[in-house]
Amino acid sequence: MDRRQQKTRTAIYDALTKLLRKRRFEDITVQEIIDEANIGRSTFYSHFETKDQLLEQMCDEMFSHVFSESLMPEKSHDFSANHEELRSLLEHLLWHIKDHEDNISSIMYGESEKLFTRYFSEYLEDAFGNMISHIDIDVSVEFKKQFVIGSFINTVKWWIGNGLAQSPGEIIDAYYKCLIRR
Amino acid sequence: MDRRQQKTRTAIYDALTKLLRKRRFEDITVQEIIDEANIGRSTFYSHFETKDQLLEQMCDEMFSHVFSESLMPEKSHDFSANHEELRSLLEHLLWHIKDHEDNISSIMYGESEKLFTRYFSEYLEDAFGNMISHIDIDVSVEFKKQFVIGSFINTVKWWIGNGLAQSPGEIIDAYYKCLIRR
DNA sequence: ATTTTACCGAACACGGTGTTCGGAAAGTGA
DNA sequence: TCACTTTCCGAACACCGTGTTCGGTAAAAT
Repeated sequence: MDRRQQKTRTAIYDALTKLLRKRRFEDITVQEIIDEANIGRSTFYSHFETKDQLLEQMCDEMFSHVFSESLMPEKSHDFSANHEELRSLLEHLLWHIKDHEDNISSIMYGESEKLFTRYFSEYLEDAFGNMISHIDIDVSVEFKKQFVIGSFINTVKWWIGNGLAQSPGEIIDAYYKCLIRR
Repeated sequence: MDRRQQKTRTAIYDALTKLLRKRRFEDITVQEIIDEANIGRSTFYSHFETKDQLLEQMCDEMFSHVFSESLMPEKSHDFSANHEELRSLLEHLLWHIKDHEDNISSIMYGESEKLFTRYFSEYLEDAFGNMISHIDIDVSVEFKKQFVIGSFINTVKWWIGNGLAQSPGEIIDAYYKCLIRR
C-alpha cells in the first residue's frame, strides 16, 4: 500500500481529532480539516466521499478496536453462574475506553455521540445476552434489556463526561451496587 | 395582540410539526417550512432569528407545558416516607407525555432529542430530589442521581421510541421493579 | 526508464441561510 | 369612513459551506 495514502489518511484523522477537542463535529468545516491536515481539497475528497463519511469511518475504526473481538465472550457462555466473569469483562472494556480517552472524549459531544451509543448497544447486547434472562424480575425481557444496557451506557457516558475521574473498577462497582442491590 | 401574528406563528409551528413526522430537523429546509406554512420568507425571519431558534422556542413552549408547574411537588416534600406519591407523580408525567404524543415523538429523533433530555433532567432533578439521598446504597450521591434519573429518562425514551405501546402505569411499574428490587 | 498512482489547488456549480426593501394587505382607532 | 400602524409578502441579494473537475506535478511501483 502506498505510503502516501497512509500519510494523508492519518493526517486527516489527526486533524479531525484535534479539531474535535475544541468544537462539535457539526461546526467543523472541511476547509479547517484540510488546513489542519495540510493537504489539498481534492485529496480529501478522494479519500472520503463526504464529511459525514469521514466521521463514520473514523469512529468505525476506533470503536471496532475498543470493542475488539478479543474482549468478546463465547456466545454460548453462561454468565448466570458466575457474575464475576461478566464483571471483569465490563471492567476490561472500561480500561480500553480509558486507553482511547483522547479520541473518545472528543467524539462524545455532538452528533457523533449517537454512533458511540449504537456501537455500544450492539456490543453489550452480546455481552449481556443470556445474563439478562436470568435476572428474576417480573418484567418483560425487552424491558430488562433496555434497562440494564441503557443504564450501563448511561453510566459510561456520565463517566466520560466527568473526565473519567473514577477508576474502571469503581465505576463497575457502583453500577453493580445500583443494579443488583444485594 | 394582532391576530395575524398568532396565525403565522401557529402556521409555522404546525408546518414544522408536520414535517418532523417525516424527517429529522437537520434535514428540513426553511423553504419547506415556509411552503408548508404558506407564508413569506421574510415573515418567517421576522418571527424567528434562525431555524434553530424556532426549534428551541417550540420545544420550550411544549416542554414547559408537559412539565407544568402543577405537576411539581413542594420542594420540601419528603418522598422517602411515601414512595407512592413519587410514583403517582411520575405516572402523571407520562400521561402528559402521552397527550403530546404527536409532537414529542416527532421531536425525539435527531438533534432535538437533546433538548428533551435537558429539560427532562432538570425537571427530574427536582422531582427525585431528596428521594435519592434516602436510597441506602454505598455509592456517591452523584452516581445515584445519575443512575436513577438517567435510567428513568432512558426508559421513557425507549417507551416513546416504541410508540408508547405500554400504559404509563405499566412503565412506572416495570421501572420501579428494576430499580427497587424488593 | 516508463508507467501507474496519488497529490495539488484554483475554479466552478449548487444549495441553504439569513437580509433588504418597496409595496400590498390587514388590523386599529377616530 | 379615513387615516395610520402593523404585519405580511416575495424577489433579489450576499454569504458560506459542500462536493466536483481538471490539468499539472511529484512520488512510488515495475
